[in-house]
Amino acid sequence: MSVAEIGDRVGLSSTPCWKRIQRLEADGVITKRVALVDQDKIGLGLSVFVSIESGDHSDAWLKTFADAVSAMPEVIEFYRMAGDVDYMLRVVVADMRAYDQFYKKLIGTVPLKNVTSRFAMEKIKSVTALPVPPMTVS
Amino acid sequence: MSVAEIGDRVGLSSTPCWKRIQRLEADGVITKRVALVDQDKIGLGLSVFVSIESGDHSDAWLKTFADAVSAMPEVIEFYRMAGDVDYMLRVVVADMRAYDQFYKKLIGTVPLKNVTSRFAMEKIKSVTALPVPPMTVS
DNA sequence: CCTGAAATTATCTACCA
DNA sequence: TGGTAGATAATTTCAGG
Repeated sequence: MSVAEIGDRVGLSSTPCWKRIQRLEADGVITKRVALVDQDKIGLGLSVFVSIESGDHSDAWLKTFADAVSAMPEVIEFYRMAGDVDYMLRVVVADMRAYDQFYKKLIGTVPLKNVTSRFAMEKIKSVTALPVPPMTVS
Repeated sequence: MSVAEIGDRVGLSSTPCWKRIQRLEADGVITKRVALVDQDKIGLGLSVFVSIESGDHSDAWLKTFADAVSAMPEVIEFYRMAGDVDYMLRVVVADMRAYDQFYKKLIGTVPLKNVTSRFAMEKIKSVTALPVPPMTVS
């Protein structure tokens, strides 16, 4: 959508609309512009949720672990969790064989107490749009 | 990045490069172009992974459940899983209060056998880039 | 399928209310 | 903050190998 078109929708001409977008980018609200791709159509049809219990909770261990896992391109998301699970990953790979390779790489990197892999059979919904509340006109 | 710049990187002038991108869009490989936004900066700092066991496994139940959950904007991802967990959600909300409202909405929609919420304390990595293997020159 | 150039459309800058 | 208008740079179409 062009800036002019966005401007129309919010009732603004293109210059002030463009300036607002520039500010959102300068402030880091907008982090990047990307093209979204169909996972299946590029042969990366397997999504896996991985729950990890660490055992070791030292700062040094965490740094090693965080750096190693972050560097793995198959890891799309990586969170430190509250509760019974310490870390949670969302991993995207081509198939089970590729996942097994990833899994061996993962458990070979640092010692882990427990790793549970849960496999997605069907993607029912997947969006990037965040639930922004509708603007209230003042 | 401009089409001309992409063309430079792959050793192509802008016209064929543009045509290839058009074809990727026509074929549905590229599904959309979006701007990515910093969750925390727009006040949606809480990510929750929700594991669901359904109990009921009929087609009718699934359709009702899938439609209802898909319609909830807080649900960013929604998968049908293999194994002990039947469904897995990734939910984004402002805070615990907002999550509680979402949770009540979720369990009030259809009967569910078990719902487990796991809360993210720290986002260590979150990308949209898929692990595309590097091109091999033929 | 590619190059190169022309036509169109968008972004971005300068300046004013 | 918002607006108009013009400069710049992108995308998209076209002619031709």
